[in-house]
Amino acid sequence: MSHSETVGVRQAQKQRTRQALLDAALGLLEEQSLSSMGLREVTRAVGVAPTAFYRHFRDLGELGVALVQESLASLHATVRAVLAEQAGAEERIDHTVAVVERYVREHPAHVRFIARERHGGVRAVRQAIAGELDRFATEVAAALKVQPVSVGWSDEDVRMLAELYVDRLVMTASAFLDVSDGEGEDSERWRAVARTARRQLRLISVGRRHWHDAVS
Amino acid sequence: MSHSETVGVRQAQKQRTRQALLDAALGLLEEQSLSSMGLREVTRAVGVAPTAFYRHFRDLGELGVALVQESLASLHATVRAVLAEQAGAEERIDHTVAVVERYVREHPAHVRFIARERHGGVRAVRQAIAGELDRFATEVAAALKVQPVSVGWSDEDVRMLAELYVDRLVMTASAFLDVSDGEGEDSERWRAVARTARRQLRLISVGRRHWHDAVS
DNA sequence: TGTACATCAGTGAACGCGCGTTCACTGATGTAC
DNA sequence: TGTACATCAGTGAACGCGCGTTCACTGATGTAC
Repeated sequence: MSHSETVGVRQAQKQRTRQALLDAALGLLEEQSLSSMGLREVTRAVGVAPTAFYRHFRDLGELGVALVQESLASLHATVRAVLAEQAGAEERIDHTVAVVERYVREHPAHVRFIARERHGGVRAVRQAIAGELDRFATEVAAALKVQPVSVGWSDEDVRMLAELYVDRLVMTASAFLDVSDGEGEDSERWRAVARTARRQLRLISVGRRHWHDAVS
Repeated sequence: MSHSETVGVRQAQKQRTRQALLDAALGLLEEQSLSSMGLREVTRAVGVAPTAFYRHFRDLGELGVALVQESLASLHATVRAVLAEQAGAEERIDHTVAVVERYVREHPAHVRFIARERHGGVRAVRQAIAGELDRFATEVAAALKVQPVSVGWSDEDVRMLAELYVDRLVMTASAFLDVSDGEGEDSERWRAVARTARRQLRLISVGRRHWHDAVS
């Protein structure tokens, strides 16, 4: 049975080791930055020989780039769903903040990794994150453009607005993270961050609706 | 002549060495992050023995905290001056962006350091930066509060707005930086960043003026 | 002003340690017939 | 199904290297009288 329906025991095991390296690295990166993490630290955490690392990645930068994909893929998909909704501005804002909130709760290490390495010491990783956020902004821009409020907006201004929103989402995620590792279960501060995030998005939304009154 | 008018040769020399360590570290941090930089790297760059480091700082984290003060002090002062201006919204936005622009041109390494270590791997430095930005937001909030547009605004909402502005300034500085080390003299892209920054601040300003139409 | 003693910024040798990378290897999985 | 050979993920020893930190030191600066 050498069908290609099963990937093969060997390849499956290789994937498992690769994923173990990614998971271990993500864990270690909660406490340090990519450029200070050691290759041997990662392999030690997984329980393989240091040299096994080279069967999967050329160096830690390459592993970092893989983590960028993993980190942003799921958030990307979820936010896209919210963008596609036919809903009022208020409702869309509430959903967006709720989605970000859930994402931070479920994937705190991924969020921390992105926040930390977005301006971190490894060029390849910075570029990968910038690329992803750029694609993200492009999608947001496309979604904003088809909304009735955007009639009369230049592409440049829609793009400007999209970047404003994307930056806000990243800052909001980062604010949730700060709260979550500040104290254990301070749901008071957590809800305050959500409230502030909603108001900030709302203020931007108000600015958007009255943009042409002001500019023209 | 043991007047206290002169600091003393010994103390003056100590200050000079300390500053040399800070300068060398800031230079090295253009290419890497604080947690991956070595103590010996810094002393080597200055031209002193590794052990001399301990006469000035307990460890690299303490040096990092000193760099935070140095990095934010001048920007802080300049932006404060803009905030104090009695001017129209448009004019204040233009000045603010111009000030940030100049700051990035004159102190690129300081800006990079703050952007990188804001979410970096050294807790003490993260906290120092968060503390400074918090004080910054408090000042911005105070300045916003006395403006006529803020009549009827709760303190919480003024604070929310202030944080929105401060985050914007940091993101703008970071965007200027990305352009400046992307290419050598691409003044086209540089001006595009300034344009986008002004428009984003303007949009927030519009939102602010119409906030109460929308919320109440 | 001169002398005797105290301070302390910077030195240089020494330490043990973990790092990234190389290399030839092993043995289970895969493939051809 | 069985056999003979190829592939290749993971191994383990070995390497040279730069790291952070300790310690007793030196010699210029500071201070007391």
